[in-house]
Amino acid sequence: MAEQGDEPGERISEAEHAVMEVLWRKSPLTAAEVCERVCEERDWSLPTVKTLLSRLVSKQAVSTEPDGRRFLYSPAMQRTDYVGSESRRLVDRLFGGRAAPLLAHLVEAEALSDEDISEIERLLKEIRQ
Amino acid sequence: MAEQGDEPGERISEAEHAVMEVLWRKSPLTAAEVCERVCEERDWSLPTVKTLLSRLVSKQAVSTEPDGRRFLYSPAMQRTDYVGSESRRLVDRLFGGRAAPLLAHLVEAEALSDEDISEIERLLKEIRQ
DNA sequence: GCGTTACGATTACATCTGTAAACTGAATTG
DNA sequence: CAATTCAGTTTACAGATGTAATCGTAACGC
Repeated sequence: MAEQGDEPGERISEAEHAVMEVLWRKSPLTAAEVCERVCEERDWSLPTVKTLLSRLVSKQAVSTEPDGRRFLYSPAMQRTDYVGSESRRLVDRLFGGRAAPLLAHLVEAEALSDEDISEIERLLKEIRQ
Repeated sequence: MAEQGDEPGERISEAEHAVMEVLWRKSPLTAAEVCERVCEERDWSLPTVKTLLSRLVSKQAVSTEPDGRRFLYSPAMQRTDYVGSESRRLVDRLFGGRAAPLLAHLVEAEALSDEDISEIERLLKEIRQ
């Protein structure tokens, strides 16, 4: 049998990520339905979405299920995992793998709203219990 | 006069970022000195470093100062700004622009050490006061 | 049944990135 | 002064990405 697909674990590009977000929000969807939900915002055409979907299938980040003559697409990876690995990459690259400096940076950059701060304190208290 | 340089504000790639880190740590440096500090780790050759440096100069992320027949390179942007914009990009892309969910995620993923947690609490207390 | 749709698959093509090698001109060395 | 060396500049080239157009084919309308 021919290996048609690429290896899993390849990086998901930013455009591909936009498609993933749509599928994480609701799935399964047809290509046309995905387009309905991003094409306008990103100024894409349907062919673009189809290309991105097939690349995602290649990367095994999206799975397909036949539905008559077309496919229904669903995420094949969890958003949590994606978010986790992306966050980790950033923290590793910019903050030596430590999350505290990231926070420190956000604080210094005043990138945290009061609401954020309260919520973070609450979170910490929770795990501190 | 011919515009030889590109516009500023273009994105810095990951390889370019590794060069920036070297220059943020110490500058000005010659191309060879930059290579001494990253080539082994990244398994690069000197030509690679030269290419990256000239791309960074193009992007106006690095500035040069002649020193005899060669150049001394220095960062033309602050690390804080770079870190800030990259962090913001991630937070925008993955957490709807809110920093708290990022923290929540790190907490849930148990990506925070006890030390991190203490430090974050201290930071929060500090800005809270 | 046959032309038209509606899909996915294949191909396209310009940029950006990673990674260098080749070229050029100035400086240094013998 | 000629040969070598050293630095920057130019060119290269494959793979990833953004963004489609085109092709082939199966279903559907008439």
